Amino acid sequence: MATKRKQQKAFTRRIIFETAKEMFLQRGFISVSTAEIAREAGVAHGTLFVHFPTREDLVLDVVDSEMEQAQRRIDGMMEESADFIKLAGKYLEFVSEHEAFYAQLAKELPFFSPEMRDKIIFRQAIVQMQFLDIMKSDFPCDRKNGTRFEDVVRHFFGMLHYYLCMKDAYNQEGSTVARFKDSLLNTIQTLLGTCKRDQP
Amino acid sequence: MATKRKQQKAFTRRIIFETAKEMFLQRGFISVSTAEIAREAGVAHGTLFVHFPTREDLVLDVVDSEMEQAQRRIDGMMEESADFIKLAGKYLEFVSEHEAFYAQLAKELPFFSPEMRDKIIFRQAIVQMQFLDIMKSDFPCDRKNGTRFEDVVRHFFGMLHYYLCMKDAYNQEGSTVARFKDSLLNTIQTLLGTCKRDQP
DNA sequence: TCATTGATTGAGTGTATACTCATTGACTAC
DNA sequence: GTAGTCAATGAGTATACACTCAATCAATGA
Repeated sequence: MATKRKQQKAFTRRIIFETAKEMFLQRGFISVSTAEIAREAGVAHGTLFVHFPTREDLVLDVVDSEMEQAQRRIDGMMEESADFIKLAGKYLEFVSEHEAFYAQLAKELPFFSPEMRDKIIFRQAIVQMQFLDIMKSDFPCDRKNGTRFEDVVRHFFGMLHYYLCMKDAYNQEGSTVARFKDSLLNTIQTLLGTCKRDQP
Repeated sequence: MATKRKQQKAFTRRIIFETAKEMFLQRGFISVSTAEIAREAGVAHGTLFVHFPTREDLVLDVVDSEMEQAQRRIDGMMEESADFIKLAGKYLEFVSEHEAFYAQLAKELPFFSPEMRDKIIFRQAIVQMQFLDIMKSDFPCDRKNGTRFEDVVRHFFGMLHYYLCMKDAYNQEGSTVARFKDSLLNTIQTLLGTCKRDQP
């Protein structure tokens, strides 16, 4: 039963959550204080701790919800296209749409608690393995000389990480990832290009 | 004249500086407190502020001295070899020798004060331009299709940045940069390889 | 109707941090 | 020899932060 009390509680929790998320994406997970979040959300400082026992719990909730959403989208992309370059392009588009989140994550990952860091890195590793599999089936040969598939995948995610971290340095309007998307896809394609496909 | 007092003062300053440097490289520039540095150096907390008016000054001194040393070494490398791949190899060796410093710098750069960040990014930009020039003169043609020189340079420094940031994740003994050195050089060479040289 | 429940409050607690400054005493200069 | 200088000291200050808890009062249910 949805009593007025329970509704109100859920509502307050949601307001705190959404306010925190907004502020985290804007200013990072580290530099925003619980007092600021409470003030911005229009609730007492103590109220925040009724809904989220520790600051860490709040951060974890925001990060988790965003990453689950991402995973669902990525799984969808995987099913749609077996063409690796198309998949990579779609993935970059997705990241650029959520760039504020991923940029903060890339920058601040080393400062998260070990549990959270492991959780995020594990999720990322799964995506990388999925990409590797699709790449291998899309270009079903490994060359003797030249770049290995593993290096190409690492290059893709490594450069994505780099662009996200450098977002502030290239302090421009709009998405940095979108700006470098074509360049990155070209490079990937060039690296893969030296490997001839077995099937037409 | 080197009075006993001045000698003692210089000595104390040096001890604080070296202790701080050691601790910064081990644990990062952010998480080490002035009180810890003073304790470790065997001086009173207040003494630190006699020699370095603010914490920021101390950090800046350590970073600056390390980067000047780096610049001198890099200038040396430039004169020695006009072969781009050899130069890149030497540069990676240098970074891997000072990996603790560069890893902390890569991780914590976004959290430095704007002035410091600009200073470091500016220095890095100069090195990148030097690399670009050497690359262009070593491979003196720009291809119509495929990767541009700018992308290759960005790839080199981008991946280096990535490996430094991920050092903790690959939590192994020894240098992470050294571990990925050959893979990175191979990729670079592959990217450059699609461009035929004009001169033999 | 009214005792009970529980969401909300905000002043208060504890802790960590960078930085200050009156005091000390060994060194210097005359 | 001695007055003055100054590096060194460490208890003290100011601030920021996450987190607590007794008090409040509207909603609930008998």
